[in-house]
Amino acid sequence: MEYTVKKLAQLSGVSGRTLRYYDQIGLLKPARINTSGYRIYGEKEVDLLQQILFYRELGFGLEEISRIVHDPSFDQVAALKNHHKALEEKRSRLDKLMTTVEKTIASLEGGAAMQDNEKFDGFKEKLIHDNEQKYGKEIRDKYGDDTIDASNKKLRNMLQEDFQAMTKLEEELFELLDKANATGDPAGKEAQELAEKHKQWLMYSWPTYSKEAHAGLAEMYVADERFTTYYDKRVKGGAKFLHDAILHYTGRM
Amino acid sequence: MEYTVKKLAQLSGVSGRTLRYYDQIGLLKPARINTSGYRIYGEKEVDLLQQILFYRELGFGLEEISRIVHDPSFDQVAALKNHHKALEEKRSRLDKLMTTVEKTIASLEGGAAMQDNEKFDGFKEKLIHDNEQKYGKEIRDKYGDDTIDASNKKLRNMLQEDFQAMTKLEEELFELLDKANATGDPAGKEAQELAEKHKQWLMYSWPTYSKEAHAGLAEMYVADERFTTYYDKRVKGGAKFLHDAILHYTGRM
DNA sequence: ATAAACCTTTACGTGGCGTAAAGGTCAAGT
DNA sequence: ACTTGACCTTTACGCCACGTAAAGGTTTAT
Repeated sequence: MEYTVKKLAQLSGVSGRTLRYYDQIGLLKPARINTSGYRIYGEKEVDLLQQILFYRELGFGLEEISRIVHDPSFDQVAALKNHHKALEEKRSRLDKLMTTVEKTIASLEGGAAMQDNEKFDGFKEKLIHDNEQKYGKEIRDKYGDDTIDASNKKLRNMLQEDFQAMTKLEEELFELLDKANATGDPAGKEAQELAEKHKQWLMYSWPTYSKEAHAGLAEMYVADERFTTYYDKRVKGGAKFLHDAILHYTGRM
Repeated sequence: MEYTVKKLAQLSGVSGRTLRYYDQIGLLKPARINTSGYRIYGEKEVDLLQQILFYRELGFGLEEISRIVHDPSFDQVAALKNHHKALEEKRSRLDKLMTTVEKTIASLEGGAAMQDNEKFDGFKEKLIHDNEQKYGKEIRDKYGDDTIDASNKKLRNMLQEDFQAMTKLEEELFELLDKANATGDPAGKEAQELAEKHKQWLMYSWPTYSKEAHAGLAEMYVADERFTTYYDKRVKGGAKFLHDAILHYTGRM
């Protein structure tokens, strides 16, 4: 199947201008130009555009996307990990901002004045982040040795489906953790619901559930920082709270 | 306390250029200009800048921010509480984005082992392998080899189940397509149910759903014969009907 | 034959600044 | 008193990822 600009635009949801611009900057060239000078795109270009839009969704710049999709020696995984790190920083910056907002509300309501330099704590994080972006580029240039099989586009979509289905249960667990953690009571109703859900989740991968093993895993959650960060990343203090909730649930506390 | 451009810039973390630009567009005028033409800012401007940066963080345009902060009939505390809510939403959006990136990394890292017909199996192996790599040693030490092997087996089955669940959803889609197609009305109740189900099915594999992309895919169903045959093989005229139903559902028709 | 709906290139506009360039001001050290 | 260097000023062009318009050519349907 072949597509003109408008056809591909409708197919993909982007504008015609965008496609011409992508051609102009060499990000997505049409398969050929017909006798009237029209851009004609083929299957390969449809796939490539999909890939481009995927990375665009993730907030990559077009230049970096071009490197990712055109350079076979580009380390896509490293790029994504880098991006993930940037997202994490953005998130912790948001957390600090929220704290500042809370403080400001408190000071407005309570009349206590905030120090001038305190007012901008959240915004300063962004500055640090931006600097790291600059230097990070140099570091990123050093990656890019592994050869990635370029024919994995469709596969990636398929795998995403599975991963999503698999993490759904875990998603629910995190939602419960957030809710229960907000109560602050590891013996409360929500916390016990959380522990119960955690047990269900566990039983998917553990053939034989036992309270001992469950409590043991809870201990590992606070003892091993890989687990701690895993939960704390999503819910602040989540690992400790989950630990406490499980200990109550299993009758150890 | 009074501040020159550089002082306020350092205090707030924005650049001097930004402050001059904000002056230029009338968003943040200095308290006064001294005899040498220097911009001098006071306390009030510090507060105003802080407010401006809050809204900027939330993604508001400077013009809209100007309207918000210069309107005297504005409840600051209420606005800040709104800020906080918006920040929470932004954070959860970031979380979703991070999850998508994580999923992509996971599927890419398994890339080498995944080939055509074995793609899915290869992914399962990779997951099990990762699980072992990450936590295998500790768990083995604590719970013994038998437990681990059984757990791996369970995980294998789980992925198999999920794959089946996905296939089941597609099966339901075909049943709905048959029923809706029989009515002949792509705007009818059944057709809209069909489009909704199709969206659900789609969202398994698309990290970000949009009406545009959905409508675009519908166009592809009738434009690309691989898709047309795929649906027509099961329900005669199914591709065209599904296309029409989706266009109605997404408001394109 | 004509109109509508495409297609093309060229070119300027947008936001939110970054980054010179060219020059004026101020405080400190010599 | 003079120089240095860190500040300040305005003017102006550059950047991304396109949107929008102008001026014209091509295709398709009636």
